[in-house]
Amino acid sequence: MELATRYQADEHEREVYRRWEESGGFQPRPDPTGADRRFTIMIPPPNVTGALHMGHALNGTIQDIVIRHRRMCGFEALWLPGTDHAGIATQAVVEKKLFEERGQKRKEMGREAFLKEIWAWREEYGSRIYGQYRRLGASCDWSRTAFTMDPELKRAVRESFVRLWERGLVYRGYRMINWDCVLQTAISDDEIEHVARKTKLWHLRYPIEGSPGEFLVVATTRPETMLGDTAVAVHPDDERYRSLVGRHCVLPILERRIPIIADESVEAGFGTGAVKVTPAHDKDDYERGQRHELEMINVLELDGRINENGGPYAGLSREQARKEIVQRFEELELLDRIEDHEHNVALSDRSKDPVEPLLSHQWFVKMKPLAGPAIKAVTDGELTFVPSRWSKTYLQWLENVHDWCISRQLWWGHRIPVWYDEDGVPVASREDLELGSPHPETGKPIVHQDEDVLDTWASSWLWPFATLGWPERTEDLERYFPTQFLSTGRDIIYLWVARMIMAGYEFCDDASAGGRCAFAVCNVHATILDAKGRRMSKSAGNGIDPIDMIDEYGADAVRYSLILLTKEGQDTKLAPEKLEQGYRFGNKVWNAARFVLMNLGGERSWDGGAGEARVEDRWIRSRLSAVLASTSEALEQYRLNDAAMGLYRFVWNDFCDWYLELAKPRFLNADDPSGAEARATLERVLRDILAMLHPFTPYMTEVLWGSLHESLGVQPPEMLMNSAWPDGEGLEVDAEAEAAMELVRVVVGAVRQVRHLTLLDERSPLAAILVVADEGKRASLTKHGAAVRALAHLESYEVCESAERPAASAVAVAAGLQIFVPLGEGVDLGGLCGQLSRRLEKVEKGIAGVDGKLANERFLQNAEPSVIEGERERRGELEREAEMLRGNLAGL
RNA sequence: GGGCGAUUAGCUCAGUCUGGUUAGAGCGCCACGUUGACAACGUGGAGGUCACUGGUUCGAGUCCAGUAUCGCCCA
Repeated sequence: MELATRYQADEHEREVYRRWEESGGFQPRPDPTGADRRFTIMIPPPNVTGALHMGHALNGTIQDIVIRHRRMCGFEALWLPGTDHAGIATQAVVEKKLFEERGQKRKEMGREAFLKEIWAWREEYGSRIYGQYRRLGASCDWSRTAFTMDPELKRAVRESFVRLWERGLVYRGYRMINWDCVLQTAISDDEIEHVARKTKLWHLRYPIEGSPGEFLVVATTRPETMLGDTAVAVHPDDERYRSLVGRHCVLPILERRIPIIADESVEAGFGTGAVKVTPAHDKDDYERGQRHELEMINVLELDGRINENGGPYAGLSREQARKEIVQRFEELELLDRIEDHEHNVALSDRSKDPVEPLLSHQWFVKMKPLAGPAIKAVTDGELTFVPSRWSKTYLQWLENVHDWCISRQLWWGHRIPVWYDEDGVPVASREDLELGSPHPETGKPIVHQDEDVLDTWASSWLWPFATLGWPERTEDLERYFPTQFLSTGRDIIYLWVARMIMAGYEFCDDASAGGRCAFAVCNVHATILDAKGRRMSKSAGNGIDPIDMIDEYGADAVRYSLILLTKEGQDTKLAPEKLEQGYRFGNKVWNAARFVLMNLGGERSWDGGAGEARVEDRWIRSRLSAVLASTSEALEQYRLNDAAMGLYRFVWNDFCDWYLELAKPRFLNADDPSGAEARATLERVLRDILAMLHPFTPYMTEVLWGSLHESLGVQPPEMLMNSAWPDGEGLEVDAEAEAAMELVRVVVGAVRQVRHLTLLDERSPLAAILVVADEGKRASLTKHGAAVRALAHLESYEVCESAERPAASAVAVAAGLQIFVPLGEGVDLGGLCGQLSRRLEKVEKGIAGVDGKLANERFLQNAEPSVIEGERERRGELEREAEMLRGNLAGL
């Protein structure tokens, strides 16, 4: 097959993906070594409403690299894909769509009709993201695809809830929760974000009862909540207000009589030191209210408008009520002053609307008992984070965790499996309870099921085992749980990672012999920012669509670029043109392979009859041996960037820049006996390069794997995806060959430099005389003269122990040797002199540095002997080089 | 208020765990070059007081303390 001069990703990707899938390689296969090693990754299920963004692309690439590598290493490898129903987000999207398209509102439609619409929508869009993962090259086992609302997972969610109920870990409580007025549901503490806002601090005068003309001034950031005030609090030690404690204020506008109380929790230094107390709308005030038995007056409707308790302001929005109340205070001359103030406002993650603390009946999970094992998992080393610093974040949250509000006032999600009798006594049940049937505990008739659904995370925390069939003790659960690797972004360490670990310990006590820690390693990947360092977001419009990038550069290029850009967990700024690096590299690999394929000769006549290896053959095998070892180690330790960088350098700087160039002349003459060994080496190195690169750039390497075998005239036994990771057989580190090649590279570089500095072109025939004092180096350079001649384009080449510089010749100094290049008269040596001077300057600086050390008594006393010896040697080398430079500068 | 991360070439980043060559890469820049793998390429070159201050050490980009700036998280 003729290969194009450039790699055209779009000509290959779909076909290759189809063949992978047909090969069955995405499904786990038994470990061929018989060791029965397994490796499982559960995909962080993307939102079913979602489309692939750069974070998915990076994380998908990471997971695919890891799973492909382990698969090639022989592990029974499973990467299980799926999506999350994402309660709030999905419901919001569909609600919006229905309203825009048909003007229909959810509550008018009714629960059943609305859910039908969501399911229809999910059927239409729910698998879009799978197609996008396929474009990326993800080798997921699509036969096991899961969705958090599948019947199996539904069952798991119900089982988990009932178990928590039975263990007394879930309860219904009337407590202060975070209310999202836009989405009209409770949300958990972990779903709010604090944003610093510049706002005002309003100082309001509350008239003191029985003292006309006297006021207590309270400072507040939320004047509208005064409608629900039931006290004013001061610190008990605050001298300013001591005499007022026990008396009353008259709440303006509403004329409500409220007590002045003393409470330790008041910060005397904030505002005036007197605070209004609104127990129904503030967490701290709620607690103060409890302590002082204050009345709780709720002044908000669920949509955020003022309710009938707000008297004249009933029906107004929070913002409007604030405006009018402040205005009213001003009219009453009760507005003391307004200060600028910056403070954190709690916003809902989803709606970005300010969250209202609200007293409400909700379901909660007791988290403290669940946190214990999850903490222990990390302190005992059963779970490790990569990078390790994230374990601190994880532990801090777990150590301070509070109960988890899991009920949501939504329709899309897992309905809470709780039924109530006519007295409102709840019971959780694995099976649906018929209305009218007797309550299992009270015997009274069941009258309704809880209307609410569970927080989405109350299903996703079961993901690592529910997707494998839990609570059934299935074969999959036995085989693939616990999992080995979880990769995710830092934003869901609390929401998801910690909860999955908790769930594993809580629910898998009888599920698997392999342990209960849901995954052994949690990899926290980089955040991809835009070119200016801002988070990519839909609303800001600064995102880069990975599918567009795949269309433009190919999936392999996108994958490789992302890994080159993201050193473990370190955020990166991305611009589209940065994806060129991966593209260029792919093109380089492609063309190197083209060269190899062109020269393999169509049959393996050279195999077995290989002649003696040349130094470059031994060298590239030695380098291959090293890069194979370091790549394997890096992949085992999830240092993907190190692995990718190492392969990049090996392929480009060793294989292409030097080995291929040295191989070329060996193919010029068909009778050249060294050609066979070159072919054997090229094939071996290319084969291993393709295999090592395969996890990173799976498409192109698969195509080239096919072409390689085609040009060898054989069928590949397996697709590359299903082939073995290189075993390094027959490869060893060859220090002698590496040293010899290093000399060759230095000399070639020196001659090239002479050409450029004397403005000669690269091909004009030159002669070179190498003056090498060291006997070993002299022997080496004599022996490998052919390599130097070829790459430096030398016509003649002479190595000697000492020689005078011939007249009209250029000179280069490197690695303790001098290279004379006779140039003939009239060549401008100015550039060369400049270079030699600059170099001399550097070398002299180096000598001064070494001399400083060697003259230092304390250095000689304290430093390692080997270090001192090293410095002495270096001193000698630098001095010799300096002498050569000085001598030649004088001569020029 | 607490925690974490970053600060190295014009730009984007490695290198810091484990202190010791003349501090590296990609992009960009300058010069030369289309040689049968690749011009999305090759070859050569220019370009850095490693944020700042102090300390430890014979020796600090690297370790310690502090400061500044930027970013993220928690309360």
